Amino acid sequence: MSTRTARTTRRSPGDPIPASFYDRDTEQVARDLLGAVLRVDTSDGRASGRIVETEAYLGEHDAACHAAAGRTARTHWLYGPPGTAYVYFIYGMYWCFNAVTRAVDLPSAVLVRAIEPLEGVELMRERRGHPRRDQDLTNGPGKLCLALGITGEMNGFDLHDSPLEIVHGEPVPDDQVEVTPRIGITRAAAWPLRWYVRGSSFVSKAPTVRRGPRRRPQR
DNA sequence: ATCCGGATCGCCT
DNA sequence: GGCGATCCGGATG
Repeated sequence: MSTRTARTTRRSPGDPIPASFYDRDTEQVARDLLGAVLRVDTSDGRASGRIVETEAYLGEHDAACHAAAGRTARTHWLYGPPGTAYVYFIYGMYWCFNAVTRAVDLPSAVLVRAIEPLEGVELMRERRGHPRRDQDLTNGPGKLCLALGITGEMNGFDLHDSPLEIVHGEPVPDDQVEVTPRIGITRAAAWPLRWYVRGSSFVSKAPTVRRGPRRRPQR
């Protein structure tokens, strides 16, 4: 079956998520991006992963959001149209990837903090320097950008029509979704704006689970 | 399991 | 001039 003929299918796995998806409340977008697939094509090949952890950043009145500093050279694409990539440089050495939400001039975004590797796993291993476990390939915002090959050159890319896309995946039901405060910030640190897939071994900071004496994995 | 320092630099104050 | 929406390795308990 050709993948390009299914015009009538509303949401086929692998099809880019449309801009209208991002033009909603940022919290809802962050929640609904769980299960979607972040996919990057470079000259080295394709790499992709299932989104398992996100955070919402809510515009100029959110002290933790870069937009709190207003419109600057850095935040340019954060003010862009919904469904735009906002990629920024942090700590002198890492890139972080966001999907811009809401309409133009409402500078909000969803930070993707972790994915579960799908396509191009070997490519990701090479880019990440062959960590011991594949769980450490993409369990953090800087790590997943390294693994996928996301850099500042992709800042401003169109997420539904570019080498950097988010496509439909398998939706995650409510009973598998956890909400907590955001990680690694000092301002507005208590707001519950982080979403992740419960039980996923690919999240950046799994809850501290009490570990009993030797036991086989449950379920 | 948790805490800490070092690396490294663009951007805002 | 100082500080991050981070990561990693090493020390500590």
